[in-house]
Amino acid sequence: MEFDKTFEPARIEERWYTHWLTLGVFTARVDSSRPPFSMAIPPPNITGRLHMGHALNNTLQDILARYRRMRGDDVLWLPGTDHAGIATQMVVERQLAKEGTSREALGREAFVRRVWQWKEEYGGAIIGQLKRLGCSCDWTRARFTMDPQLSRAVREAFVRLHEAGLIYRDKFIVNWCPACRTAISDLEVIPQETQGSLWTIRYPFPDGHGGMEVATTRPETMLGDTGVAVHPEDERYRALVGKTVVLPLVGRTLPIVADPFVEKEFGTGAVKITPAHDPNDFEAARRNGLASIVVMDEQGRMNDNVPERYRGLDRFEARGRIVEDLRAQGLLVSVKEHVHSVGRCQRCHTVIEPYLSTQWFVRVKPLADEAIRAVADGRVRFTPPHWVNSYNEWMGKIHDWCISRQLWWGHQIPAWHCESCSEVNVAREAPAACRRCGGRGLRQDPDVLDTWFSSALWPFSTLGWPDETPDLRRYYPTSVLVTGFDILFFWVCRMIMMGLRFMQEVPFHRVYITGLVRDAEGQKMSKTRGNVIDPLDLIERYGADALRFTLAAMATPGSDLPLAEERMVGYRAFANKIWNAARFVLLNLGEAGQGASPPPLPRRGRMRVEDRWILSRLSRVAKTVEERLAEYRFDETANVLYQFLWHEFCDWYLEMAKPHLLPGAPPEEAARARAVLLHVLDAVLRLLHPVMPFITEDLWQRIPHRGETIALATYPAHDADLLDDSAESEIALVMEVVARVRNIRAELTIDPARRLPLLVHARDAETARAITANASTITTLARLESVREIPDLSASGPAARAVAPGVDLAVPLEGILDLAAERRRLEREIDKLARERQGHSLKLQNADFLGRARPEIVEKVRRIDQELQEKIERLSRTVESLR
RNA sequence: GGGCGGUUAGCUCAGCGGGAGAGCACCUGCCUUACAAGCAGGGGGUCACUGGUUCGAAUCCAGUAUCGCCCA
Repeated sequence: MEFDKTFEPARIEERWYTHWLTLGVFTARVDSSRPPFSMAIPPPNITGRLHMGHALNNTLQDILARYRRMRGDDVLWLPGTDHAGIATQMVVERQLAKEGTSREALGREAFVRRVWQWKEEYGGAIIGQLKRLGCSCDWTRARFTMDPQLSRAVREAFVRLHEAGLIYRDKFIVNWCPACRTAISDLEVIPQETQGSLWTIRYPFPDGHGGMEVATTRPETMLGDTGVAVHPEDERYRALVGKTVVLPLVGRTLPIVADPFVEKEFGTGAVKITPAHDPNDFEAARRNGLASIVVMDEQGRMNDNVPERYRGLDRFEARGRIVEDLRAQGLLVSVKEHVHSVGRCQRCHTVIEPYLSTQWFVRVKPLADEAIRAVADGRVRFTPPHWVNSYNEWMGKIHDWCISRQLWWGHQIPAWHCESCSEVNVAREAPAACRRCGGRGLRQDPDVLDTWFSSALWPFSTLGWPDETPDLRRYYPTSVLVTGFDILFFWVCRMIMMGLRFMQEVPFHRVYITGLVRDAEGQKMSKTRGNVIDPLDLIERYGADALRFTLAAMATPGSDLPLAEERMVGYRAFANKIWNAARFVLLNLGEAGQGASPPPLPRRGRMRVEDRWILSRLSRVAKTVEERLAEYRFDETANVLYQFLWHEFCDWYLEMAKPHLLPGAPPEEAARARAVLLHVLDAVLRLLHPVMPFITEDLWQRIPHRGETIALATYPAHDADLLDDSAESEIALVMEVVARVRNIRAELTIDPARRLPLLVHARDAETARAITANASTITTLARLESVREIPDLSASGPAARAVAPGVDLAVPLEGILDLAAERRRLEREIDKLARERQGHSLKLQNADFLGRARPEIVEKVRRIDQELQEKIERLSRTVESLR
C-alpha cells in the first residue's frame, strides 16, 4: 500500500464520505433498542453558503453525533434547510431584474414557481458543503421548511394558535421596510446611531399669531400629524392644553393634549403626534383619542393624504421640500445637529418606517411564561449558563410578534377573506364557503408567515408532527441544540415556546451557545471589512480534519474564536503527525500487520514498564475525554488528545519502542512492542475520530481492524485495570533523567551525535532499581554510551552535574568541561529552584497555615519543599566541589 | 439607562481558592531512516488597578479603569 510521507487530505476525504453514505452509517434506526440521541440542525438558508459560523456549530454537532454513535447510541442528526422568505425572494428578484423583468410582471404564481426552480437548482449548495466538512447527518431524513409535510405543520400550528386566541389580526403600527415592501418583526430592525438633525417648527395658533414650537427628527411625518402633546406637569404649556394649533403646510387643526410620555427636557417639551408613523405616537394617540392618518405608501412615498405638492415624493425628498417650505414661511425656528438611533432593515439596511397597517400577530406572553418556567426548572439548560440571563430578560418583556410578511415566497397565511361579508375564515385547508354567510367568494390572505414561524416548529415538524409518527415519539425532545447567540431570540426562544405549546415538552434538553468566529485580529468578519475567511477554502488548503480540530480546540464556552491562520497550520501539522505516527507503526508491523484484527495485548507480566505506562496514560485520556465531552468542553477534549498523541505517544513511547523493532531485536520483544503500538494507535484513532473523521478512518482502514468503518467502531472507554501508578512514576523518573542529560548536552553545546557516559548515584533502593531496569531506554533516549551506578559521584572527576528526584547525575567531560561555566550553569539552576521553593518555605513557617490548611495540603507543600530543598542542597555541594 | 462578557507570556487563549500553563512567535543546536508540516534544549509573566474575605487569591467579594456584545 502506498504511504506518502505527508498527509494529503484532498486525496481521501471524498472517498470516505462516500463510504459512510454507502454503508448508511448516518441513518438513524427508529426500531433500534439503543438509547436515542437526537439533534435538529439549525437549518441553513437555501440561499446561504457555508460560512465560519456554520463550520463551527456543525463541527461541534458532528463531534457529538459521531461520539454518541460510537458509544452505541442510536443517533439522529436531522439536517435540512430553511426557505428564508425575504432573502430568497430578494435573490430571485435580482435574477429577474437582470433578465429585465420583475416579480410583478410574472405574477405571484409564476414567481413562486420560479423560486422553486431556483431552489432546485442552487438551493442545495450548502448541503454539499456540510458534507465536505464531514457532517454525519441523516440525509435520508433531510427536510425543507416548505416541504408539504412541514407546510401542513405550519398551517396546523397557525390554526391551533388562532383557535386558542393566541393569533389575532389587527391594525397596528409595525416596522415596515419600504425596500422589501413588507412588515418585519422588532428583532429584524437594527438600531444604528446616526447623525441627523433636530428641527424645531412653529405650529401657529388659529388666530394666526404666535404658536407652539415642536421639535422633530422627522419633519416629513408632520403631514400626518393629528395632535400636539406636552407633559401634564409642564408649567410652560399647562394653559394651552385643550386648545389647538394649525398644522403648517396642511392647515389641519390639531388639538393640544397632555400625556406623561412627553419628555419635558427634550427639544421644546412639545411634540407633534403622528400616530400612523411612530410607535410612541401611536400609543399616545390611542390614549388621547386622536385619529391616525397614513401619509406614505408601501414604498415610502408620500401618498394622496398629503397636499398635492408632496404627493409621490420619496420620504427623504419630501423631508427636504418640507423643510424648505417651512423656512420660506418663517415657521422653521431652528435646526440643530442631533445624534439619534435610526432603525434599519436587517436584510437590506434601508431605514425602517414605522407604519400603520393590518397585520397578524402572535400573543406571545402566555407562551413565554411557560418557556421561562421550563428554563428556570432546568428542563432546558444553557451552556454556558450565563445566557439564561439574556433569555429571561427578553422573554420577560416580550411583546406580540408580528408574523405576517407582505412577500410571495413563504407559507401563505391559512386565512380566507369572504368577499361578501368580509369574515376572515382561518382553516387548515381552503374552505368551500364562508362559515358566516356561506358566500363562495373567498380569497386567501395574500400575506405569508415570518420564516421564523416555521423554524420555531422545526424540532417536531421535521419528525412528522402533527402526525404521531414513530420518529416523533422516539426522537422528540431532541438531546441538544447547538447554535449561535445571534439567533437566541429569533429562534431558540420561539422553539421553546412552540415546543411546549404543541408537544407539551421542551424541544431540547440542552442549548449549547457557540461564540463568534472572528478574524485573527479579533474583528468580526464582514464583507465590507473584506476579512471573511471561507471554510471551504480552508478545507482545500488544510483539510477538513484540521479545520474541525482548530474550531474544536478554540471552542471555549462563552468566548469568541479569533481564527488565526497559524493556528490552522499548527493543526494541519498535527494531522501530519498522526499520519506519520501511523506510518511508523505500519512500516514496522511485520507479521502483526497481516492479521484481520489487532494482536491481543500481551499479559501484564510480559509487558515492559513503558507499555504499562502508555496504556495507563491512554486509559486516563479516555476518561478525561469522556468527562470533558459530557461538559461540552470541546476545547479541552481536543487539547488532551493533542497532548497525548504528540507529546506522550510520539515523543516518548514511539522512541522507547524503536530499539525493540530494529532488525537485531529479539522477535518476542518486537511482537510485544507491535502489539502495544497497534493497540494504542487504534485506540487513539478511535478517540480522535469524532473530531477528525477523515484521517482517522483512512488510517484505521490501513491497520488490522474488524468492521467496515471506524465510525461504527467502539469508542475507547476508561479501563481501570490498565491504570498503573507505579509505571507512571517510574517513567516520569526516566523522562526526568533523560531531560537532565539532554539539557546538559544542549547548554554545553555538545555534539548531538556524541555518545556520552552517564554516572548515577541513586539515593534509595527503588530509584536504583528503576534506573538499572531502564538503563537501555535511558541510553537510547539520551544518546548515551553507558549508564553506570557508582557510590560516590564526587570522585568522578570533571563532570557536568544534575539532579533528578532521588538520583544524582554526572556526565564526565574530561578535557572539554569549562569548570567556571559549569559552575555558573548550576548556580542559575539553584537560583531557579530557590525561587520556586520560596513560596512553600514561607507557608511552612506560618503557624496559621499549619494549623488551618487542610492536612493533605500541608503534606503536599511539605513534600514539594523537601524535594526542592534536597535538589538545591545536592547542587550546592556539587558547585562547592567545582571550586 | 439596564444586563452580560473580557482584561494572564510578544500574539491568541486555557486555568477560576493551595507548585503560573498551552499553541504560535522568539533564541540555540540538530536533515538522529515516522514526520524539517520535524527533533532536542531554552528565554520570557508585580495574572488591568485598588481595597476586602481567607492560613493562603490569577482564582471569591466590592469598587475603579478599559474593551466588546445584547436590550431599551
